[in-house]
Amino acid sequence: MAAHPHDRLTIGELSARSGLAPSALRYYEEIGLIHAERTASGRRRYPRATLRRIAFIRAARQVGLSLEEAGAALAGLPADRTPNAAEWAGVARSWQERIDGQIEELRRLRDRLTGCIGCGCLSLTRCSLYNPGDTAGQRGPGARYLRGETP
Amino acid sequence: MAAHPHDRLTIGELSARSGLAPSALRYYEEIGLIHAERTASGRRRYPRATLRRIAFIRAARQVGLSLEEAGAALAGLPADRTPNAAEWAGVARSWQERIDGQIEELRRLRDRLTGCIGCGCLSLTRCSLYNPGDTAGQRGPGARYLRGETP
DNA sequence: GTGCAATCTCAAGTCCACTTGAGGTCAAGC
DNA sequence: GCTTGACCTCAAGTGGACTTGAGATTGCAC
Repeated sequence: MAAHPHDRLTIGELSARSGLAPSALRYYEEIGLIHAERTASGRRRYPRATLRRIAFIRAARQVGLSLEEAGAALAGLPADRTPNAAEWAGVARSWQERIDGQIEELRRLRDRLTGCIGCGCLSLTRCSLYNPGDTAGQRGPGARYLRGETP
Repeated sequence: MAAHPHDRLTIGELSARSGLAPSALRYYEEIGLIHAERTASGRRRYPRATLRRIAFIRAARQVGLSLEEAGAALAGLPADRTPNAAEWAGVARSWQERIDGQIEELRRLRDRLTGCIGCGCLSLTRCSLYNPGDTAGQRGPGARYLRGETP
């Protein structure tokens, strides 16, 4: 916290506050997930809103999105300023659907497992872990519009 | 379904029934996740129990485990026969904890997001998406013994 | 004004989970 | 007996998400 205005972060500060390595931040910039202004000498200065963006990306990764998908999901938010309530609400709502979907999927998985305990999983034909429909379910997790297809 | 006994699967059959490519199955074998007997001419023959193992591995990946972690979780099950009820119950129970943990984490994430909608996320200091404790939480998701530390 | 830590770029390396390709063998159907 | 397709091995390639390293500034602290 030295001599630059408090609304711009150095890469070191951003790294410390976001938990991502500077190299990761540069990488994110390279692939267009975040942006930085530059000082006269070429050093990165990040607007504070970048913190939010990164938090968002981390959350996205946690629910299983790739960086690219996270980027698409972020597309609804302005890169350099705090989003207004409407902007944020729109993005957050599709998030909730995504998350609810994930939770639902996990719940089903757990239930299948519970069923297996009940049956002792000794019957190959009955055990729902083998259910081929399962495999098919892999290919279309829903919550598509978080991935780019705006609702 | 040709001229071999119905309790052994060729790699093609296993691939078709598990949804994994033959190359993936060979890879899994290479890293010790599954095992195959060999015919006189060197072709793989999989015991039926392998289907269960693979279903398990797929499920593990779905809840965010690496293949290595999945292997550790599988260590409690016999590789070549149907597990008995006790073996299965033990493994499945730790699974449920893992899954419940995941669900819990997602639920927290969703709640944070909901909070953000409420606050409009206009306050940088209040928004819990920024919460650094968050970042810390990344480093120790609990459910450790699924990953090798037997309970 | 000297030193050191932070930063820069750019190329290359790493890890995971596989896939692809080349070149060869084997078994079943006609 | 010949073809065709399934299978084999082994080496190399791929894609995502970064990290590492070399070599060159730059800015602040003393």
